[in-house]
Amino acid sequence: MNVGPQETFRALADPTRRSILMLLSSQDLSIREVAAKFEVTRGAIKKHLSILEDGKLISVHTSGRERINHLEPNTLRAVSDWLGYFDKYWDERLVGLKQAIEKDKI
Amino acid sequence: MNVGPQETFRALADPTRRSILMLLSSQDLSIREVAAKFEVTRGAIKKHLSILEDGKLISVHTSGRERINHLEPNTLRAVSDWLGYFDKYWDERLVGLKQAIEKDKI
DNA sequence: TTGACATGATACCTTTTGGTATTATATAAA
DNA sequence: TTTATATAATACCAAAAGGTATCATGTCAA
Repeated sequence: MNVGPQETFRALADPTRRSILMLLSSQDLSIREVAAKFEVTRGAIKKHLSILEDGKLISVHTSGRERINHLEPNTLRAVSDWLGYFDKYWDERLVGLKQAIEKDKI
Repeated sequence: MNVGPQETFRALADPTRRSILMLLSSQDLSIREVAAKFEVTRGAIKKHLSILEDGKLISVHTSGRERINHLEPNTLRAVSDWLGYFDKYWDERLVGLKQAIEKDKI
């Protein structure tokens, strides 16, 4: 059970899991389909997906014999909120630059 | 050596290390001063500080026999940038609305 | 100088993590 | 109904993580 940001931070600590999130950002995928993109076994991928689910970074629904993994991007907001605590300490020159860039994007 | 965001994500995965970052946001502290705030031994805190340094989340300078730990908040920008990749997927209600609008060519 | 103090560096221990291999079960397809 | 497929579940392994205890070294202070 996820009772806070700990499981989310923990889930993000592994590079394979971060790659899986990138993969799932473009489309939902079954365990088999995710595993096909990596060198490790399906069992290892299954464990990674379970950890991502614990961290509420993905959700799962079954479709027949398949288990479809779906990105839950809103959970990353918890991480963003945590980072927000430090916003005020960021280099003000860089903050200014970022704001200028964002202003030009619009 | 830190060659990417991996060491930073790894450093953030531990709750004690995240607490240390919070502590250091208000003031620079020696190892002894940081250790005084936690239940674990100074040795354990020293290891955490080394991992935070590997992740470039803190910097260190020696002052006499003390080792002063200083927050490097700009490194959190790497994490923020990574999160930025998923910005466009946030709040699926808005994504759905956007797609509906585009479909109707409004 | 001498003693206390702050840290560095190890050695060691236990638990967690990331991984494989194997077996079992449920579903799809011929 | 058989057979192949997709996943679940488990046992097991090596390495990493988090922790303690201990000793060495450098620095401050009386």
